Amino acid sequence: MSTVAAEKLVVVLKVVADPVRLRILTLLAAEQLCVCHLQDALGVGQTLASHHLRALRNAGLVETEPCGRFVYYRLRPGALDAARGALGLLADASKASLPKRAC
Amino acid sequence: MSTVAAEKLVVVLKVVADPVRLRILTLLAAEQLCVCHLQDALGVGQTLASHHLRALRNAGLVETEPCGRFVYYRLRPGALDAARGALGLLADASKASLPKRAC
DNA sequence: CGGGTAGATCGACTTCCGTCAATAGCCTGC
DNA sequence: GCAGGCTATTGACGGAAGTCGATCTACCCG
Repeated sequence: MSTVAAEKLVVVLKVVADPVRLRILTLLAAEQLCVCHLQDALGVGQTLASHHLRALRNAGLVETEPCGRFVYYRLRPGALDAARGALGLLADASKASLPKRAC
Repeated sequence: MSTVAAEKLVVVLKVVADPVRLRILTLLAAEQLCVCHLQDALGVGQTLASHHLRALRNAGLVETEPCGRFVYYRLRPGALDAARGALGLLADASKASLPKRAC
């Protein structure tokens, strides 16, 4: 894994590692929603929802589509593939029996 | 996904979302190592390596095996399965075409 | 008993999170 | 068309949490 790829992976993981943002992603996995839906479903204020959505946008995890006065959010296809692959490698390695390096 | 499971998932993701800790996990995916190896490979101080290893231990991602004066670390089997599964669901959903909820 | 390794604790520093206030864009009623 | 209301975004501030380094203790070995 190259260094730049690892840094990008850390950015993605850092953004996902938050209860509110993880919940947003879960909701967006079922249907496209606009901010008013999200702030209602999450029980948070409008500005807070917007802040979390901005973090998700900056990380490239979601994309937006303006629709009149509203803005719809949806998951960006393939944005989580690298993270899934990296965790998969580690998860598989955890089940193998590995040698110890001598001290 | 239950609430408690989501909280655990966030804890795991938060711990993984760090350059040093991710590097530790990557190294441990190849072979079991003790702290002296890690602090050498990572280029960090002994206390810092110990701090990050403690975070990994508290999250249940690694387990230890004392070996005389040294302590070997290895990945805990299955500890990342939940995280991989959750990211996999989101990654798959991102590639489907989803309906918009009306405002 | 000394030498070296791992872990714990304390404190300074930075970063992140959530709220408040202000702004910009769009739609509806008059 | 324009005023007014609603939606979404942005910037700034205070507080909480994480990060890192120095120091000290516990442990095992020769």
